[in-house]
Amino acid sequence: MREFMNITKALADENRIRTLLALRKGELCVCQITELFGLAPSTISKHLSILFHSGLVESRKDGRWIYYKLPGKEAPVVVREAIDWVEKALASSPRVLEDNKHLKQILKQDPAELCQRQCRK
Amino acid sequence: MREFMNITKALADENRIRTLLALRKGELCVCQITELFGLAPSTISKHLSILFHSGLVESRKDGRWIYYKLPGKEAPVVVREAIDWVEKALASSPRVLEDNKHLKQILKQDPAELCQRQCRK
DNA sequence: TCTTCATTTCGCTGTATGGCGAAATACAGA
DNA sequence: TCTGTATTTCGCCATACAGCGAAATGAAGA
Repeated sequence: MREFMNITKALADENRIRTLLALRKGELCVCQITELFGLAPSTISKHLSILFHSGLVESRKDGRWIYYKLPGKEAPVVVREAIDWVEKALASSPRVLEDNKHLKQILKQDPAELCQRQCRK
Repeated sequence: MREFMNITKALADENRIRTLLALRKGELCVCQITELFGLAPSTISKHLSILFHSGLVESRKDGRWIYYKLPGKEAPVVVREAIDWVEKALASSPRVLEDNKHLKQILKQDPAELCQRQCRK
């Protein structure tokens, strides 16, 4: 029950839902998500922490960068179904399509440059 | 998106999740749910209002009583899938099994008497 | 080692939300 | 119409949480 409520609470924020949907295209580092939503890095980090502790995302460290991604097939059924549910409900939502477009632009850029721009802000 | 977030926010409270699961057995009036959880009637009413506005429950008025129930097959897919997801995840959770037992005892009682006891508190 | 920099943690603020009791509402029966 | 009662609405309080900036952490490269 506790774990399930962690999942529902993690899903109860629009930016976290948008994050899950953005990760469908593949793993992203924190600065790319920060750029996508225009929020402070610390805010994004906290959201990712909540998603992580609920099991809705996994992370991978690569040098100074930390990449987040959707969990693989080894994830609990309840998690897989939650993600499928979100995806099915919102894949064609205007907001999400907009995010997809924006994300494509972001992925064209060099992540290193992107991060440096974040820091300068 | 807005509507979907209404659903996820409605699911992000343990008592509302327990309410959905209690309603699997059939419709319940407010005083029965109040008895089940031991919360104030006004609190239960607010929870039911949130569930109702997200589409996760329907209501039916019968005289002085208002019965709430899970939506039928005409409900949006996203709602049906949400309820199925919750059910599948928690059907065998200790807390829910306990609620089922408690609910059985409550259903044996006359609703009218039950409500009167609520009011006396 | 020292610096740089991506990310996280911490402390704070404003807003949202769950809980209650009291008052308002709506309906049934006298 | 008047009373009793099931439910909702309102006002309040305490807690939870999203957001930020500043400081801390940890890894890469000089």
